[in-house]
Amino acid sequence: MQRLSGSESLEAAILAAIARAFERGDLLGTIPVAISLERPKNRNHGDYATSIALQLAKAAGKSPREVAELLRSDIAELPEVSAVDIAGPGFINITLNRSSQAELVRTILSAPTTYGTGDTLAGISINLEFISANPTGPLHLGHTRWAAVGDALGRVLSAAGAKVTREFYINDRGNQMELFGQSVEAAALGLPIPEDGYQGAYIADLATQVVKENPQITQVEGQARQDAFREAAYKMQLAQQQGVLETFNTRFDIWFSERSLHDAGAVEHGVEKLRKEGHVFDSEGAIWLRTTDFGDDKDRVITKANGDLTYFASDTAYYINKRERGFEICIYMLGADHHGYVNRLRATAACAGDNPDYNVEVLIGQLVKIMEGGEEVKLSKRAGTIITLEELVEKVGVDAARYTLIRYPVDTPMVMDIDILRRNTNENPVYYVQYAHARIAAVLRNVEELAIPIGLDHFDPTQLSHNRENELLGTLAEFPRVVATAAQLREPHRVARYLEELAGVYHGFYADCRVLPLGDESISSLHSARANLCAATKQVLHNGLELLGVSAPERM
RNA sequence: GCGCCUGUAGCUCAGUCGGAUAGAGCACCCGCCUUCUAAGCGGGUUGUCGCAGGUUCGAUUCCUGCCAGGCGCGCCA
Repeated sequence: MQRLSGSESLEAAILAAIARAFERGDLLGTIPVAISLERPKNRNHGDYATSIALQLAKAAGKSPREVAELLRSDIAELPEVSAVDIAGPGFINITLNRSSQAELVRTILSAPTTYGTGDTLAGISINLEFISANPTGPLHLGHTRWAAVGDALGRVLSAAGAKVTREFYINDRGNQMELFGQSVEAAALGLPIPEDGYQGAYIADLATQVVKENPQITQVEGQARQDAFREAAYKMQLAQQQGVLETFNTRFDIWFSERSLHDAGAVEHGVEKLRKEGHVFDSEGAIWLRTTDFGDDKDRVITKANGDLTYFASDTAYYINKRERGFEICIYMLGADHHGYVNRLRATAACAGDNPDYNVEVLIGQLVKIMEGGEEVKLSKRAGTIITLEELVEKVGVDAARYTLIRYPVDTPMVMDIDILRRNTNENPVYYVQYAHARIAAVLRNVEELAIPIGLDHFDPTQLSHNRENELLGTLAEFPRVVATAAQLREPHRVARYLEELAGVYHGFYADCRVLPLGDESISSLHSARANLCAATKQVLHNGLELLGVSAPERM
């Protein structure tokens, strides 16, 4: 029998027991492929509980308690199980043998950095696109949520075994780029900024810098000068975005230029492909994609009557390009203000012959409100109250900013309170988690100083029998499942919530279970066992924080 | 008007496939550091899970309608 390192093997064992009951003819209906195994809130309900008997009862024509009874002995025979109880209407409550549960420490410490990773998404090639801002200004709060969540999701998906490519699509083409170039040029020459141009103070800074680095630029004339300003400012602005994201711990594998897409003829190629699939038509002088074939509320123009390509044309070509680069799943992370694109994106995929329910995933993030001094900061370009990613980091630090943005599901509109994030208190959950890590680090430093034997050669699992130890082990065991679920549902906030729980459980353990010897007490195997348990907990906290891109400090 | 998201404790919010007494932090009250980091722990108080129906052994969870709030519905980018 496989050693139980978490709930997953227990689930497999119960499924096997169910399969045997079906073979015997004791159960009828369809054999479940998965069962829900939960950690009961009530400790009297054992370490794990399942309601599978209630679900199987009807098809079997038996009462739920009878079904539970059928499975009971098979489960009880597992070496890691110490008790199986049938409770209430037919819940099966499972209590684990404590010392075999403590073997988990061995599992964690023998493969420290891989504990938590899995293979539920193994072999799947995923393109994860997020932020994708115009290179015409600094990244602001609207991009920040995705910078944190997208990066964390990338890490979580990778941990689940997926092959993830993180991609930033640079909208370096089109009208906005022209306006940007004109604005910088105007600022440099002391001319009025064009209407609809970019007004922010950063434009003047860019202008100054462009001139400084290209002193001869003002001597150029006409369109060539405007182009030169645009290109120079573009490079600087992009580099600025890249630099900020770097300090924000958000990394991309590919910075994909929209221009390069056009230069490579990808748009024509995309249109050609869609035409072959039979969804392109001409009307009123324009070229259209019949997205209404697949649930969009109106057809979309690819090429305008004047011959220009629409933004949608680029999007479509980009999607096809991604798929041709071999990505099985294309994930788009968009702000709520772009949710109107979901249908057309899905329709585009369908027009290209793909399955919109599989090949495309669009995650919509609700907007972030920001509070400072007890008041909502209204974000307005005109009023100059845009908060940039850079400013947010200056105010609260990378860890607090990332953690706060990640710990909420993205479909929840969230409120960030700058004042709270500046406080080093419990109101700021990132510190709660980091503190647990730092606290363990301190304990382990003392362990080393006192020369308490630690490591797997000095680990006796039978020493760990305290309720707090049991609870901690049970929580550690959940980690792989949490990561797998977070990846499956594309919800990295689950990792954060789990870490908060783990930190809380550890603090409880710490309060009740002394790790170091007291006074002149001699060093025992209990001290070693607990020190190892601490090391395992520290490792899981570390792995979890790593998935969020948040630091795990040794001291605080 | 149509579409997406949200509505859970005084506040900010968790709670995938329906499960046992709906949770956490903050706030409020009471305890715990002359031995491991008190950024901590323990205890107490707090709910028409927006409203109304439906599905069933069981609904905060699924379905329908309604109410309230946010966002979006270009040959813009």
